[in-house]
Amino acid sequence: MSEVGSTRKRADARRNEAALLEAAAAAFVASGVDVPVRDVAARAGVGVGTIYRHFPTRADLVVAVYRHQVETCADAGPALLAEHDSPGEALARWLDLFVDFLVTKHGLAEAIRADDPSSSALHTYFVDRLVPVCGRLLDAARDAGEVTSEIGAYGVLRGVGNLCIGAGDDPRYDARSLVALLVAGLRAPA
Amino acid sequence: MSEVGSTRKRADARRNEAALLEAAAAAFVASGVDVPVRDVAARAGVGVGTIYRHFPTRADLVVAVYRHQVETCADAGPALLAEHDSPGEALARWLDLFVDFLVTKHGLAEAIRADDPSSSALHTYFVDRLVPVCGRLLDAARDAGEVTSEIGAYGVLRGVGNLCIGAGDDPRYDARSLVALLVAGLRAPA
DNA sequence: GGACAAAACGGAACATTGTTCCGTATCATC
DNA sequence: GATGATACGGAACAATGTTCCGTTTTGTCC
Repeated sequence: MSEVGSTRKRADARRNEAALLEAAAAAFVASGVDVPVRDVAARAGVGVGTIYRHFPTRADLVVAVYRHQVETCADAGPALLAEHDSPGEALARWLDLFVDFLVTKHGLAEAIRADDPSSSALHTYFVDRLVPVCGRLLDAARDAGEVTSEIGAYGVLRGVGNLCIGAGDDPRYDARSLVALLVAGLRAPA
Repeated sequence: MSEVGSTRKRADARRNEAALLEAAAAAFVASGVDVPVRDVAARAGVGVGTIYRHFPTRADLVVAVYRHQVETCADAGPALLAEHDSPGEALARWLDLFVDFLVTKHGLAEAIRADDPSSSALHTYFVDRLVPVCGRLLDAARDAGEVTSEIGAYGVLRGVGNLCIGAGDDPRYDARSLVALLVAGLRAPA
C-alpha cells in the first residue's frame, strides 16, 4: 500500500488534520490566536476530540499553523547578515521582520509569553528556533562594535516580543516605534 | 449617628472590606495578582459574593490594593524632576521606580495590559494616573534636547509595562536591562 | 464482498475561574 | 426586642481548555 516513509495514517485522519490547520488559520485571522478551541472545531466540521488527537494542546495547534512562517523568519537571519555590510543593520531588519510577523497575528505575542504554562510548547518552539538566529546576528553586531550591551539573544527576542503585546488593539500604541527605540538603545555607543 | 462625611456603611461591611484588602494583598504576594477570587475570599474568611459587593470586578480589587503605591509612584515624578538637573535623568529614574514596582508584583504587568477587557478598570487607572506624570517628564526632557523621539507618554509607559511582563518567572529574562536599553534609545541623539 | 480489529471520531462531561443571584443572617434604629 | 434595610454566603451560571469513552470509519484479509 505504498506507505511512503512515515505516511501510514488513515485517510480520514490526514484529511481532518489538513482541514483543522486550514480552519485554525482562518479562525486565527478572524478572531485572533486566542479563539476558543470549540470554534476552530466547528469551523473545521469536527469534534473537539479530533483536535486534541492531532494537537495535544492548544499551543501545538498554534505552532503547527505558524511553523512555516517562523521557519521563513529564521531563514531570513543569515540572508540578511550576508546582504548587509553592517551586522547591526541586519539585526535591525531581522527584528523588523519578527515584529511584522507578530503584530499581524492578533494575539500571538501574548501567546508566546513564557509565564503561561499552557502555552509552553509555543514558547519553546519560538525560542528554540529563533534565539540561535538572533544570537548569531547579535554576535556579529557585537564583533563589529555596533552593539556594546551585554544582553543576550533570549532577552532581546523576548523584549521585542513583549513590546508587540497588544499591538493593533490600541491606536495609541505603536509597537514598531518602541522596538525602534530598543534597537536604537542596542546600537547606541556605550 | 455621627456619620462623618461618607462613612455610613455598616460596621461589618467596613470590617470585611479591610479584611479583604489585607487578604488580597497577602494572596497577591503569595500567588501573584492572578490568584483566583475564591482564594482571596477564603483567605479573608468571606464568601465570594462579599468580594463582588465591595469590588464590582476583580480588577477593582487589584486597583484598591495597589492604589497607594501607584500614587506614591505618581508623586515621585515631579520630585525627581525637581531634584535632577537633567530631565532625561529624572525620566530614567522615574521609569526605574515604575519598573521596580511592576516586577515585584507578580503578574501585575500582565494584568494592566489594555487588550484584556476584564481588567480595563485596572488599565484605565494606571493610564489616568501615570501617563500625565510620564508626559511631564518626557516633555521636560524633550525641551532640554535630551529626547528627540516623537513617541508619546502613553507609548513609553505601555512599552515599559510590556517589558515587565513575565519578569521574575524566568532567570534568563531581565526586564530592567531591556528597559535600560529602551531608555538609552530614547535619550540617544537623533 | 464481507468480517474484523485497529484507528479515529464526536461530543458529553470535568475542572477552573470570573461573575451573578437570592434566600438568610446581621446590624442599626426605635 | 421588633423591624426594615443592609450585607453575607455560597450555590449556580457562563466560558474555556482538556479528557474520556461509546460509536463510527477505515484498511486488511479471506
